[in-house]
Amino acid sequence: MLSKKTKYGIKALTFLARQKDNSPVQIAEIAKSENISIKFLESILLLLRHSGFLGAKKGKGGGYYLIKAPKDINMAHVYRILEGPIALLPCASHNFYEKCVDCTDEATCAVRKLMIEVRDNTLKILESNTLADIAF
Amino acid sequence: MLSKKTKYGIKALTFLARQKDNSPVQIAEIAKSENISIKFLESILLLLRHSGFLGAKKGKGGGYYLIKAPKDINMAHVYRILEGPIALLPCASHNFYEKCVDCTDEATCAVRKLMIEVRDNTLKILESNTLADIAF
DNA sequence: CTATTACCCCATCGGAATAGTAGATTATTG
DNA sequence: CAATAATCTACTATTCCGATGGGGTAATAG
Repeated sequence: MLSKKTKYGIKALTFLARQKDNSPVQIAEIAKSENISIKFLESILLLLRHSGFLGAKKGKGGGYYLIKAPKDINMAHVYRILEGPIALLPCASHNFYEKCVDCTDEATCAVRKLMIEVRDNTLKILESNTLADIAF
Repeated sequence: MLSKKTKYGIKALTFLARQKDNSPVQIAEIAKSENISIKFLESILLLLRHSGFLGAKKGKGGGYYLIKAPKDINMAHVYRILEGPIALLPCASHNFYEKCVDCTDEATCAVRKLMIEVRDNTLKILESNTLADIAF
């Protein structure tokens, strides 16, 4: 299941992508429109800024804005930042690989085999979608 | 991320599928071979029995055994029993549908749109795999 | 019948992660 | 400077997962 963090994060990105111009939007405005707790959203936007998706402007007339064009924002990238691994098992992950402690032989592990197949496919979907694809 | 419950459940099913004959296998034997806590595995096997995947025989020489042939055990079905919804969001689920409380309009929700696409694809993968496919 | 073996149910429990909260600080604009 | 809005630190409540332990019950061998 997707965490609310990821869900809210994508919603916020979508909201920003749907703005007419790219001028800063305040946290409170996004939070109100998407029904998200302001403080929780705050931490998510901060993460997205540190990850290079958003820019922020402090003070009057400040807020958050997209740094790149929606069509250049890859959803697999967003997903990895917000949610973490795309794979459902650490041993089936590319970017977050970790060996299972209970597993004696990865080569014959049926669960891993299945989850790699799922992962490859999910990744393909996420990579083929940009923020522009899902926002409009 | 896949819960250990699901992981262990699939591993146990695989172990049973790989048996030469279909005679009962003791919990302890499966647990030892797959490095799973006996008590935890016990509850999982019980669930799988109640869900119609396994049969159990009590007393000396007892244990668990597959009721259906591995090729007739659908992994999407197994997944739903052990893990729950295949979709990453309740609002994108067929069998476990639930409306998001924060969502004002499902039709324009970008997250939902993306997650439905992911779901459809994951489902296709899981449905096209049987226990026989992943065990051998 | 009786001992043995193994399934079955219930209650609990620590730890990690999630979701959200509070308050102080820093930077910008006018 | 004064108002505004992002930033940072720290904290808390809740939920869930994985696991454990005890005790009971049913089936089988001999």
